[in-house]
Amino acid sequence: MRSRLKEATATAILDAAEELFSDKGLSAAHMNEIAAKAGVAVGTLYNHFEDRDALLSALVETRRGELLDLMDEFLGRPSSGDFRTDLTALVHHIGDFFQRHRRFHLIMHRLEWGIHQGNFPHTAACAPVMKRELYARIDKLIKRGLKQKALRPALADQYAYLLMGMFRSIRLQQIDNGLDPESRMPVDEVVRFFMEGAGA
Amino acid sequence: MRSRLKEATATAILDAAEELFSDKGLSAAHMNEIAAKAGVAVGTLYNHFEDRDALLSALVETRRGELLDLMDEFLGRPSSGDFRTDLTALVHHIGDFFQRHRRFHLIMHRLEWGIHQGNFPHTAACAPVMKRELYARIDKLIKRGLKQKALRPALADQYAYLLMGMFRSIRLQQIDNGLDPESRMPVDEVVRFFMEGAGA
Amino acid sequence: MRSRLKEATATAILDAAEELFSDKGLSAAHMNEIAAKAGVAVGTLYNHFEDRDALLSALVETRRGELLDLMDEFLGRPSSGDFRTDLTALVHHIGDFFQRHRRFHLIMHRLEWGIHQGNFPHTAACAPVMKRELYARIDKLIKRGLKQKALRPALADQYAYLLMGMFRSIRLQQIDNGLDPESRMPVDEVVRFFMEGAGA
Amino acid sequence: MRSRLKEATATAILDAAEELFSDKGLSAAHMNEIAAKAGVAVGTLYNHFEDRDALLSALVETRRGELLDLMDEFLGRPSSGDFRTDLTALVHHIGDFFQRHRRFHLIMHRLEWGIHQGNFPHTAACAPVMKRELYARIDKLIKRGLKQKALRPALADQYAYLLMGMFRSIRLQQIDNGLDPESRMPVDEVVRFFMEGAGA
DNA sequence: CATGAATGAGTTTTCATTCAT
DNA sequence: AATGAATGAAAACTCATTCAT
Repeated sequence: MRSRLKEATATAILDAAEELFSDKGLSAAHMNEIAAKAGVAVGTLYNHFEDRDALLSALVETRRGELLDLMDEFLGRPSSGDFRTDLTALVHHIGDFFQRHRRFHLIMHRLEWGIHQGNFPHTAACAPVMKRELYARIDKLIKRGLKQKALRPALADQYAYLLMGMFRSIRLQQIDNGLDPESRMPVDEVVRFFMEGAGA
Repeated sequence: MRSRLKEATATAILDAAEELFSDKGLSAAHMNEIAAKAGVAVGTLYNHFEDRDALLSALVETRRGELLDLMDEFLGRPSSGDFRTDLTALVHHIGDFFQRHRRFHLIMHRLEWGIHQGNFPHTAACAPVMKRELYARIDKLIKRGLKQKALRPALADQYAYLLMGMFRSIRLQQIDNGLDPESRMPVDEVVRFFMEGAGA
Repeated sequence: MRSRLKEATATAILDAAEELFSDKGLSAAHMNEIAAKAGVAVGTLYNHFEDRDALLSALVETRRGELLDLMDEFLGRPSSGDFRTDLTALVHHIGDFFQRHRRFHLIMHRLEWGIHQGNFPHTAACAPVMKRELYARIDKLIKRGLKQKALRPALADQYAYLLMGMFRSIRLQQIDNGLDPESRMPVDEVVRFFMEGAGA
Repeated sequence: MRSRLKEATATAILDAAEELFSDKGLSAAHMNEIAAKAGVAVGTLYNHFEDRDALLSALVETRRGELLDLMDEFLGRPSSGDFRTDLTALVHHIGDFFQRHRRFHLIMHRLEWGIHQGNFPHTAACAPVMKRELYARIDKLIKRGLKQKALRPALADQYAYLLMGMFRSIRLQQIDNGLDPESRMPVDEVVRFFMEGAGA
């Protein structure tokens, strides 16, 4: 069927785009290279996506959907009753996702800092929405924790940011120290740090 | 004197560069705009800095020096004996610096993710060195904490990254929620989170 | 077919480049002008040639090939046995070639003096090779003449340079005195001058 | 006296200019470099010479004067009566001059080919005049030779060009083969080649 | 007069986008 | 739809020239 092939091409393009946007940086990932990596001609990119901005946008949208679905599925399930157990489960899910989609993690992170507004007006406009949706879901869990008195209210607004920031910090340290990129997030330690801090 | 004026021009250029590299992003800060903002002609930029890369490099180098000096000065002073007191003081210093040089904080953060190697080969080559120097200083304090058994050893390698990451997370949350950019870092809360976590 | 058109474009570019490099000089032939003369956009030049240097290089390489082929074809044929007859034939061939490719003659001559290394590093690196190949072929014939005792050995090393220089001198005199640019080389007189000198 | 110093500066500038115009090429000799080599500031160049074009022009004019004076002095003396003797003497004079002013020889040669009209309109306009004056003087001697039946009339118009071309060819061969740049012109051999050709 | 920092028009080069095949 | 050569606006960078000190 036609649409099968079309979809396969679109997927190949998105994969190539993810690889280059992540490895070379948002502004250094060129349409010709993406096309080459996807095994198609440049023109084909424009048959599938309005322009460079739309391509990045679609890429982010796709992964974002997967991540939000994942979290929704998790949050839809009944709570274990224990906040830390629930948090650990969520961190596991998110950690796994970012493990599988390391490149997307990087791209998302770059977008998060509102750079590249010149080159990607549409994506830049969408990014905050996506971010808010992500943090809103984490905040749902955080609110449960606050209600259960499992969390101090002091930095409540920041908890979601701090949690996501921890993923980034650890990934960064792994990259800097040349660790195997396959190395897993130390999920339980992350949760422990979040809940108990670094103090002995 | 001539050299007075020349230095003033260089400063004006660096300031303009910092503003644009931070506000528009590394790849969207154009030499013409930087020149215009600095109130000079493009050619003048090239009289002072080899090329775009060298300009960014010089900018980073300048601020880096201030930050490292600050930390060295602090680390050179005798410890209070109590790790948490020392940590609070250091966090205050760093927080103040990033408050004063918010734009540099942003630039540094972007460089940290090792992108832009295409556009800024020299800066990209220097960035890791700078980062290591920064983290090395924080690690000095962390090691003291470990020795004093004030810190758990579990994520010891990550502590410096986690601490710096917390600055970023909080800054990001402040930006996203449109808080007054002058709003201060909640230093004591940051230290408390680092030491005790979010748990009640 | 696509590649037909592409080749036609490349040829148009090379022709335009030859005209401008020759008429305006190596450093005053600008990419925009070459593109305009070739009837294409600037970008097209860069689709076909890496940069300005590569364009000049390709141009020289193309013509050089024709010239060397010509000489090889001639040298491959059996000698007439008489050196002067052979020399006359070669001079005819070379003279015809430089007549047809007067512009290339000029470009070659400029390159010969090893200037422009700043603007054309690659071409400058290639030029000596080309020159040597050209002179090597002439020297082949010269050696025959020496063996046949048809030539005095005194300036033997210089003969190839002197012969090529004569072409240049005559072309130059023709240009200076505003002679019809189509006017032919006085081949037989050139050979006579080379063999017998100007003496009565 | 003021004018002494001024003249010394002008000389230093002209020497620096000669060196760079010759070594780097007409279009790659930059005003800043010339100033640096002359040990003055750029502005000083413009106090002495209208612009870059005028500087080159003055340089050529200076050396040209020396060369023409030399030839005039020679031509003013009574002929030996024997053409070949006179020619040998002239070739000696010219060869010596080009030996002492090798750099000027190169510059003159580049100008001879009417390049760089874009960059040096005035010099380009002057060059032909100078050339004509030079060739006119050689032609004077040639005419004597013709009158004495010492020269064949066949290529008479070309003789001056051919003679000057021989200097260039030999210089070029010396450069290409890495000969000591101090190595002298083989004057007697040059004259013999001019009069008798290469034939045995 | 000498100085040298500043100027800005002029070049080379890049790369997202188009469109005829 | 897919192709890929052509396009040209937009950047980075150069360097002769000026002029305040």
